[in-house]
Amino acid sequence: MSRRFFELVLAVRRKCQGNEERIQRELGLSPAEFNALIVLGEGAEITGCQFAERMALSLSRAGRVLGKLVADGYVRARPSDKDRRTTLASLTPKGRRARQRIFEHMEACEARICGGLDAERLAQVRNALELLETAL
Amino acid sequence: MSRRFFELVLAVRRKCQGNEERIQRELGLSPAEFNALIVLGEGAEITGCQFAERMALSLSRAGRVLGKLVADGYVRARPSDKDRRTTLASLTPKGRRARQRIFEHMEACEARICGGLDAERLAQVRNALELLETAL
DNA sequence: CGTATATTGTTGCTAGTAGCAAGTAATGTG
DNA sequence: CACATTACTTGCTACTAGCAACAATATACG
Repeated sequence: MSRRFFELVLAVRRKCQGNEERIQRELGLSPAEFNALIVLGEGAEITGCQFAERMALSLSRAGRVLGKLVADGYVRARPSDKDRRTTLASLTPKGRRARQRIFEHMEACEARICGGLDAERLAQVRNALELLETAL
Repeated sequence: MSRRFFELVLAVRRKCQGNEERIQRELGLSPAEFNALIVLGEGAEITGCQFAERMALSLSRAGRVLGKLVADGYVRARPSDKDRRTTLASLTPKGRRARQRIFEHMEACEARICGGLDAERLAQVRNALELLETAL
């Protein structure tokens, strides 16, 4: 199954790569920053460590990605009051708009990927992804 | 759904990253080469273009990955007889052994990921992945 | 209280990833 | 035979990513 999952990830990349790169260029985002905007939730603040963990990145790399996003105005960062080692990051309005744009892209991708599935099969797929998500 | 898929890919990475890196180090493979061994099928020969397409990479990048694998003895490449522009690549015995090793890793990952699912749910997930694969 | 330890994050460094543009060689087309 | 196309290759640049070393804060413990 995991092999099937691997193939699936590649297939999705093949289908969506063009669309994704277009939006990245449009927003001036690198691939990592693109992903980061998704991982940074809508409004809640997140620490560097949490961000690194969610992105499955080393702390150093995560810090640099965040730094770039702050420099570009997508993210606001401030030191925590409780623990002055940590910085709390959250999306700026510009960041939220970009995130919205990304989700539109994802829906377009989904339409392209799932176009060949009838309603019943589509429901099965949705259900299965939900199952996997909870299993993790 | 696509967002769920995105989260899923990250979650799988979090679960399997360590295992994957261990095997890459063991075999002296970079991440791209690791993926390439999966994409290069068991015995069949494949052209550079086909390889690039399957890996969802540009031709130039794909060529370099293949070149490295040839240099390291995982892949054998020869010019095609029919079209002397194309090179045909296939796994060497060393490459096949490494590929086998990678699939063992993938099964370990699968066990870790799907450990929390009962037989019925697992079947649903397998079925859904198959559906998605055919839809692509 | 004070020292050892752990956590959070930053910076320099190096290796790996990846597309673009320009070039080459072989093939197909009119 | 000229021209376009295809299948690469190479040089270049930017991005990705972990490691090691460092700094600052927080926590545990004698």
